[in-house]
Amino acid sequence: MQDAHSEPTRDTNGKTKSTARRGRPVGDHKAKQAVLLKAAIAVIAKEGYAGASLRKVAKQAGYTTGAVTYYFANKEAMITAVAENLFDEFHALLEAGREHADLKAILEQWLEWTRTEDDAWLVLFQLLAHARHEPAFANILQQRYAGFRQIFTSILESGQSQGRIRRDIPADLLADQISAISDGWMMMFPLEPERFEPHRVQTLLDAAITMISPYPASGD
Amino acid sequence: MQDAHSEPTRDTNGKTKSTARRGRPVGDHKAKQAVLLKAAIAVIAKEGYAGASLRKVAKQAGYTTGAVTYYFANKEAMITAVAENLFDEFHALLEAGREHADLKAILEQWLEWTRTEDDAWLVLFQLLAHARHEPAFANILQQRYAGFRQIFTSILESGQSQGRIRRDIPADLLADQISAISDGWMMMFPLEPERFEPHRVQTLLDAAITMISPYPASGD
Amino acid sequence: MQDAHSEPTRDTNGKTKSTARRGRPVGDHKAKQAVLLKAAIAVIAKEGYAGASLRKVAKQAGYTTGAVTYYFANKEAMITAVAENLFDEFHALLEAGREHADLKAILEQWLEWTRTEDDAWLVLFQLLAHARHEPAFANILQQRYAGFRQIFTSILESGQSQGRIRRDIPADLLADQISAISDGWMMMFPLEPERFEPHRVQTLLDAAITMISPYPASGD
Amino acid sequence: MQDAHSEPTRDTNGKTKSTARRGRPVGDHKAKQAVLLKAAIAVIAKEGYAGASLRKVAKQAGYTTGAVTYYFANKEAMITAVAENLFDEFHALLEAGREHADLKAILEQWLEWTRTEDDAWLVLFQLLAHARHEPAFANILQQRYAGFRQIFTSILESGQSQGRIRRDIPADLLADQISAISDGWMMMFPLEPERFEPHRVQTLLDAAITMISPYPASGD
DNA sequence: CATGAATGAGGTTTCATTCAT
DNA sequence: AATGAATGAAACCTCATTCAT
Repeated sequence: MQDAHSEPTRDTNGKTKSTARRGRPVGDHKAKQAVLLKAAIAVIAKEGYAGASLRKVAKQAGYTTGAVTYYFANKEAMITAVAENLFDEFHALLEAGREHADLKAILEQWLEWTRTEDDAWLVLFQLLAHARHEPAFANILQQRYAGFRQIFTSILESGQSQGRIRRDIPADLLADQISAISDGWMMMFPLEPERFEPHRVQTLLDAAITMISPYPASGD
Repeated sequence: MQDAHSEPTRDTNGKTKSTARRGRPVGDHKAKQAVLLKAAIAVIAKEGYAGASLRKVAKQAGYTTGAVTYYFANKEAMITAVAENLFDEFHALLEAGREHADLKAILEQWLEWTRTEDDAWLVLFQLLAHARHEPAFANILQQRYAGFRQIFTSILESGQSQGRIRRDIPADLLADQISAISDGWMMMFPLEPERFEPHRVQTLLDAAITMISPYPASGD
Repeated sequence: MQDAHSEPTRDTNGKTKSTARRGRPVGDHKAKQAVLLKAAIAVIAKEGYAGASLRKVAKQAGYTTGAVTYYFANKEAMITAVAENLFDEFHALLEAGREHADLKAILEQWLEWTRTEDDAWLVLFQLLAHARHEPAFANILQQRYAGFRQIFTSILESGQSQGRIRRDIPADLLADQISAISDGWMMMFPLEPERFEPHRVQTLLDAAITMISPYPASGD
Repeated sequence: MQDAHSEPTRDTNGKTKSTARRGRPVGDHKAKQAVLLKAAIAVIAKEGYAGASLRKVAKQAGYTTGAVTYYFANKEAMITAVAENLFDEFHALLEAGREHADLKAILEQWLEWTRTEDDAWLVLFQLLAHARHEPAFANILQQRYAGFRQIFTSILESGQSQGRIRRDIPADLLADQISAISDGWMMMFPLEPERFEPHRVQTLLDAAITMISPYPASGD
């Protein structure tokens, strides 16, 4: 996966300016943090949020107990970092798709992603379930989701202006519906994997697209 | 919800100062179990699954820790009982709605329910997130969900034959989409309550109905 | 196994005098107690002392929790009753053997007994290990053991006077050694059953007899 | 034995009033583990296996509950460590005695040991009683005991070749008998200490030696 | 007589966190 | 910069015991 720099908002000071390594190793911090992050994702995916302890994360990463609390002030800080990381990935996906303004392509890419990095959605869902009880985290989530829906909306709007998306429902409502459907699938996917084999997923996706498309001339 | 003393039969005299109530009590098993169930729901809603401990449930119900494990063999047994309970309520709702075969009415009733017993959905979502790690529980869930989708499907089928539901998408796929949308809303509701105020919910609902309805003659 | 009346020292009042059953069923008490005793033995044998709970005993007997504490004032009372019961059996064995004054026969019978009712020794050993921490119980044990050693001694004495037992060691010391050997075997038997298959036990027994027998004329 | 403060490195200043000692401490792992081991032995000796809780061990050592489970993964791990420790001591004793090939000396040393470190045998017996229900532990025990018997056998064999041990019974059987007698004494010692005062023990020991010695020329 | 609901202490274990090194 | 020993609270659960029915 992306290395430590997938997370752009951190570390604004100049410590890393000189690429020539002098004195004590620099930059390890971010790298190690990324390793721990990955371990955290793996642990949450396997054990669920409730079963994910800092100890297990440390072990999974091959680090010591102290290291985890050294790199993350808190358990919540770690969880938050995990969430930011995942959202960043998803955001990149969306942005890439926005250029083509093709919703179907985006959803397909998204499905592809969930298949490749299947841990991601598992974890995201776990975190979502606990956001309500970690206010700081809930905040992050709201903002991210708002951003996603906005992108969706803009894509749908351009789709409407091109006649590829039905116009009788406002774009923001459609974005909400699509977003909800995606979430709903994500929610069920880990529970009933057999209901989400590739072929059926394609069918579901087609049906969703049909639901937000204008009716063909013939109508029904 | 009710605070710790929602259970009224306790400690009516002053004797309990040093010797707590012992021996065979009056109430019947089912009733007390229901009290504990309700307490469990309240706790899970407030603290989330990960934060819901038997201790807290006991305290919430005004019982001792031992009492909880007396009525429920396990924590998992308790959780399972909670889930069954909630599913039963939802099932009743669905069955009642099936008679009218009116999807919109059903969804509205459901929204009404989530508003009245707001804990229910909160809890269900929490449980869903943990089902993956409690196989026995996951099983229950699958069966229940399958049942719900089947009812949805039959309602949609009759809607299709009456011309109130679009026919270009098979009923079972529509049922899946509706189910996913509901889940998606349920997922976001606790995180962004302001996005789900009554008026907006009505709008969302209308949009969803529109998406599964046949196009008006005029079309777009 | 013997029914409730294997235990002769209890209930000296006349409640049971009339064999004709009148009014409320009498004698059930003893019978049920015996059932519970048997269950207790089974549980201790299977789970060890530390793992033997009144609950498990109740379940094993098919009784309720309350029944156990109804028939036995205490857990310790139950344990004590179990011990008395086992000692009674062993005492009967010894007494039967005393008549023949044949130590070898006694030991063989004893081995036979341990093989038939293998739970007995397992349990006795478990109880022994805990006697030190239950003074009342330790007391019983001392008295019983003293009795056994006395019988052993008297048998050995008569053996000595008949020239079948060596005379260079006082009978009471020999009794102690034999007693210790038996205990030692009992101690190891559950741990290394393969070391105590019938044939080897016979060999061990013969060796023990040889050790307390006078030397043959030839000597070594 | 030593009371709770046998561990001297603790709390040398008054700071600990409200904030207990935290962070990386000085002592070395092995030493602290040994302290806890000793505490465990003391507790088991006093309270028996069934009554020995990790909490009590922690208190006895002056540590916290968490410390105990930090040094021993499990209760069983702790028990096992205790057993290994005791067996090691006993093994050292035996090995020391093997050089002289003098069984009587060994037994006397052993008796001396049981008198000095009286907890040792008490504990060993407690553990023995529970070995049957902890298979991993039973395994350790079997191997150790087998080793002990082998040493006994070799000593007895050399005794036989020197004419100090009777030859009409194979050495391995004699070893078994001696082993059983030791175990039998160990079993009764905590229950009837008055039967095992030094003088009588000496007498018992002499009798045992006589039983495995060749008959004097005169015979009886 | 006999039950079984309920207690509350105590068991083992896991955990996030701290901090001397 | 990193460690890992140690903490202490809290988790789940089991248990002997009591006593209204």
